[in-house]
Amino acid sequence: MQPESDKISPQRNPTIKTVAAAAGVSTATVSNAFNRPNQLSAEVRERVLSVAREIGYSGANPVARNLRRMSTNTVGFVYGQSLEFGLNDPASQQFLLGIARALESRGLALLLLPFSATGNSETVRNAAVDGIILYCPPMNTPLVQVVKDRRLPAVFVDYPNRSDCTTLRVRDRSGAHALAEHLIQLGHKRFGVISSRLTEDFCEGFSDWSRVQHDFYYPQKERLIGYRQALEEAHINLNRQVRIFECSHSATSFGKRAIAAFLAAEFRPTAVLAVSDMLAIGAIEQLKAAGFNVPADVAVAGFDDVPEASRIEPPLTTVRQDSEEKGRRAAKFLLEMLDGQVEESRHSVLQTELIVRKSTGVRRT
Amino acid sequence: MQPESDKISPQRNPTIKTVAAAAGVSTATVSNAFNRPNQLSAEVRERVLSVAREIGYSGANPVARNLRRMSTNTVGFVYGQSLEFGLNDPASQQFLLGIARALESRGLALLLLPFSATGNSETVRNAAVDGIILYCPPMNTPLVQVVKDRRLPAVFVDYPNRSDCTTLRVRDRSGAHALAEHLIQLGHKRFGVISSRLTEDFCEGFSDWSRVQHDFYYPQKERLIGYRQALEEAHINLNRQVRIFECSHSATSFGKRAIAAFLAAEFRPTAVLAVSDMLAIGAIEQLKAAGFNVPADVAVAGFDDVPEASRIEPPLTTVRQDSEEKGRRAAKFLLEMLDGQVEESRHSVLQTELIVRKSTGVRRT
DNA sequence: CTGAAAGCGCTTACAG
DNA sequence: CTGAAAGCGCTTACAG
Repeated sequence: MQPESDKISPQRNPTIKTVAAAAGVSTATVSNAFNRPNQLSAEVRERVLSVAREIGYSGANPVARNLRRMSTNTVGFVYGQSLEFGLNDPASQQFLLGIARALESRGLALLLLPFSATGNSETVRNAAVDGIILYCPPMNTPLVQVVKDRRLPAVFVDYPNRSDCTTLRVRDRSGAHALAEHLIQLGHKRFGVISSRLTEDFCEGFSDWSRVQHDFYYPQKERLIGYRQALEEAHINLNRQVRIFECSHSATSFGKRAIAAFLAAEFRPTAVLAVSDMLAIGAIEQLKAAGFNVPADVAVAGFDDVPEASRIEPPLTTVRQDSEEKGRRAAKFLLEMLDGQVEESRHSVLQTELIVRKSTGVRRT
Repeated sequence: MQPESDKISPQRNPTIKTVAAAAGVSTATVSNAFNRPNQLSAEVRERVLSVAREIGYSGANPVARNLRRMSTNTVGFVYGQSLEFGLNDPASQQFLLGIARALESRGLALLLLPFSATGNSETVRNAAVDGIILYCPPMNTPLVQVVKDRRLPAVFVDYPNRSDCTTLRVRDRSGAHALAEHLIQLGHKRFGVISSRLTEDFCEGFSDWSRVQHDFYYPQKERLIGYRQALEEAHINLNRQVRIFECSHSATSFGKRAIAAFLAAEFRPTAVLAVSDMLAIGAIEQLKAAGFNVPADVAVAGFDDVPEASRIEPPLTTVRQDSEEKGRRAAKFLLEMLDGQVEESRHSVLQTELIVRKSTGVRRT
């Protein structure tokens, strides 16, 4: 038995048109029933809504609505490297949290845009968003241009000031300088520096100051420059008293490998300056595993002050940045651009603060 | 001086139409120049592309393209509570990471959909996505129905089997049972249970087993049932030998407060069963701060085996679940639905494993 | 209060 | 190889 042809039954892909036809009204009326209740009689509205329910239509197709309204209520987030590492990094997590907090109150959605190391930026080019937050992009990637070409409101985070775009960065250099100075004042003379990637290639191993020039991740370069300046000012010989180990990512497992490499090369620093807390935490773990006492044998310092930094044993000396506030401010900047309140580019710089904990110990005699 | 009218200059909001007009071709040809290079001569293509560049058109409007193609290349992720807590929770982070990994290889974007505690699900209803992953939804929220009403491929994670939707869950109950049994075998007779929210209200304080019935978060309920069953089997008196403290969220700060409350109430458990690692870690921190030795004075156990669990001092006894694998599998299920490979609902259950570390110590005498 | 119509920006089957 | 035209599903100013 066929169902009667005038009976309303669920449909596979109901649209506003189907509902209008079934309810015997125009599509405008259906739209109004859902979006502008005061534009039609309660009676008609009830009927439309009930027909919609029967058919299985629960509201406008979001894509069509977005096209018509010329807005998506969505902000894009692009992380300067693989999402896989971004989502695993506590500082990035805090940053994302700051954004989420700011967007949540406005009911905006956050689109996480993967940026594969293969340089394919199609996903960014084709993302349906009203604005973009670009977090810690490598300075030489096409990604930056792709974002600019979108001509959307955008905020570049952890990126140097550029007159043509709104940027947000952190006093990385002076924070790093203060941290290195702290270790120098404790009497250290032999330093191991642990950094993340310095160029687009992923080569793990001992590196040198010339590679730091490469200008890859802006904050990292600034931190390394801060370390170097303090060391130079203290007349530490950069070649003989300092060695740099370059990791391919910032995560504890890489910090461990850096320490293993120092020990295997029979270079035993009295102090380790890592470019991030995660690398520093890995360093502490590996040093402890190798039987060293931190800080008595080797002092270790990091950067960021992620939650884990105060939890590890010994608690980590580091440079604090407020990543969550950074996220909130990035979102605030973007929202103000989306609201049309602000037209011109802005540049903001957040403070850093030296946090001395036990991992750097007391003055060496 | 006005620019000559036939001169091509950058425009504010260039569209395919503007480019077509400026290049003297049809919009179809412009579209083909960008999307199907082999559909037109190299010559014309070059011209179109160069005109587009001059005008400042960098490719199709994503929303319009999505409408026409009837797909968004985007997967929605809905967290069962405020994104703020979701992004801060290590187990959720691992889960998200698993999803991101799976999506990244396909170039799909991930839309984080805030779900405010106020129950407003407009953002979910209006999200431009091809499918939805719903993570740990409260069992009684309208949210679940909103997702179903979207009639999109969807995966419900940490949700009980339902014939009408694809679900993914974990052996929470048996894992919890094994954990409680472990503590019982160590000779414990007085238990403090720390749980997260048991109902939609946020009331922090001592709770009881009747509230566990409330069926709020499925995995938490399962874990508590597992604990209770093991305790009952060991003839522990649930009222006299066990107290439950209910927190409003799962995070270390709340675990601390739970311990403070136990101590203030002069209830001193010999063993603490937390419903998550984060609560357990907070408990350990607070116990240490109050001068107790873990595990000698009080044993503490958690659930999840997040990275921090093995890093804290003493390392935490817990039940391991593979949150990242859970994310990968959720994404895999969804992708298979999006590809049209699978039509029917599926149900998958992941294993758990008891991980005994130092925080539960040795047998009590 | 309701409907006819325009149009958001694009892609694609089809005709030439 | 190129273009005219239809149409994706919706919202909104406007006319009645």
